[in-house]
Amino acid sequence: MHEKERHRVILSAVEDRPVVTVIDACNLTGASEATIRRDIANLHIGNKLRRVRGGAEAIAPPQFTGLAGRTFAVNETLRIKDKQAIAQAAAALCRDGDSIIINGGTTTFQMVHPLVSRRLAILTNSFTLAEHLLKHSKNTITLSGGTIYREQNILLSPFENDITRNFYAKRMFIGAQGISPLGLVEADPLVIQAEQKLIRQADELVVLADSSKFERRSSLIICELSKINTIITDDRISDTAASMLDAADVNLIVTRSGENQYEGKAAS
Amino acid sequence: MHEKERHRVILSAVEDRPVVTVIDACNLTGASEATIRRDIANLHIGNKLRRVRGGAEAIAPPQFTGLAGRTFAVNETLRIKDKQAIAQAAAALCRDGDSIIINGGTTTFQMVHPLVSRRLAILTNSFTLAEHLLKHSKNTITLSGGTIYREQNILLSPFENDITRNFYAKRMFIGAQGISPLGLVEADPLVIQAEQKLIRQADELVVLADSSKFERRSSLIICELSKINTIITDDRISDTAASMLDAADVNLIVTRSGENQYEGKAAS
DNA sequence: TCAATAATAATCAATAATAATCATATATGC
DNA sequence: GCATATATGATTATTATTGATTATTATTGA
Repeated sequence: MHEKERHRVILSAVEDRPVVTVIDACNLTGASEATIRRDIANLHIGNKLRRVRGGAEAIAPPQFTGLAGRTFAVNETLRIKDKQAIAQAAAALCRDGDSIIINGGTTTFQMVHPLVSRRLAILTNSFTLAEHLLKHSKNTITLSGGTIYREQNILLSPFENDITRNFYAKRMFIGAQGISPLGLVEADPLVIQAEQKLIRQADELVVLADSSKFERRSSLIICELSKINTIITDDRISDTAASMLDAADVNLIVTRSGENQYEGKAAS
Repeated sequence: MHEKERHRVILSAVEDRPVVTVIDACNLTGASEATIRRDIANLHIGNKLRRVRGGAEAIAPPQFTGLAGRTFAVNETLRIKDKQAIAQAAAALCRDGDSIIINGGTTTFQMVHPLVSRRLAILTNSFTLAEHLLKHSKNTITLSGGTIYREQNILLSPFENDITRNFYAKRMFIGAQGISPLGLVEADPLVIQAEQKLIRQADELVVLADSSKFERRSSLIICELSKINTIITDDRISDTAASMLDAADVNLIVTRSGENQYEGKAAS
């Protein structure tokens, strides 16, 4: 087995298990201990894994992937004030006692803060969102069943007959990778599947999308613009984007931008 | 067990209860006191936990450590050593790669600690258990869908067609309120419904029940004794209870009781 | 306060893991 | 093809970790 092959085997094992011992890797690759040690040392230098006595472990321990204490990517944090304002406007649409669906995502996650003081029946596919509201609010939380995908932070079931089929909501709140004339677009097919299942279960579809989303293009269409009832965005939405929504008969709610924004800084 | 694995197990235990004694950690990991002390000292330096006389405690304030605000009743802590030993024996039945079902409950929850260093496909109806394993392990977690019942700490769906119907497991692990000649009994009808749905999906049914459960009587029967493949209990199980299980052709696994137990003290 | 007890620290031998060394095998360039 | 460079595996030496033992230090309860 070649060096690169061994490296791939070792890295794969490291993703899979808490720790991979030198002996484990020997068995997996058929190489000697000396070789595995050299491999691990090299991968360690290349920051592909962490070398520990006895073997190696993944560089990002599982406790940091995904949950409440999750790290937001830099481009996410830059837009956080916008997202908060948008999420707040979204939460303001709900009245205590309403049944709503919240699709997992960084923008929709911001809804948790206004929602902690509310009393709604909430269906979500986001483990993180459920966790947060369960701990900090008295909302009734229903989770769609399925396997927890750590990276996307959603629960996904490959089956049609799940709990979501029996939940009817007044509104569904969803984020998006982008909004194009063709509709709501998303990059991850896994996420799309989960979203489409939920969309059917709500009367109204409310999209939370900061103005940058109108420039983004992703390949996979979740649904047409005409299916969207309302889009909530910030006040830097372009006129062309606004008229596109107007043409598709989408109700538009515009929030005031927060101060100290990325775009504002770039313009100054 | 390697150093990193021990660290995981210790950190997992520290989040579960107010303090983890050195002896607890020894039982959980199989390491000596000296090693556990060194581990705790290292984790303390690394700010992963706080070292206290007798063991270690979580660094985070109690409102965040409590898994969904789990409160420890007195009778829970008294039996915890038994539960740990039983849960450990249960986890020892599994091999990496197995598909298992874990029904929510205080005894089955103790399985999380030995499971953090494993890699299984786990279906559960316990939000707390899923949360813990998601944070501390690399197991694949599937949650049954449904509304989260805070008190019972389980997800419950009133519908038949949910994700659980599509999950097949080698074994299902379940606790119980009590075990009588009529079968496994439970007090809460809500819980029964959730359990019965899961029981159908596994080849083998393994019951985790400390010896006090053989004296408890509850009104609602979950399933007959004959449906149970294995019961894991502690060594204070009475002869009558043992022969009852023997008559029902139930495989019995008896764990050694921990020292300084409630019953032992009462008897002296 | 003082003994009894439990917990920790210190020490050391046994063990396990790693590093260093070297011989051999494999690939690469000329 | 040959020489050189590189990678590998076996061997030995070194170092780190572990658990048992003993000594010391806290804690508890009379």
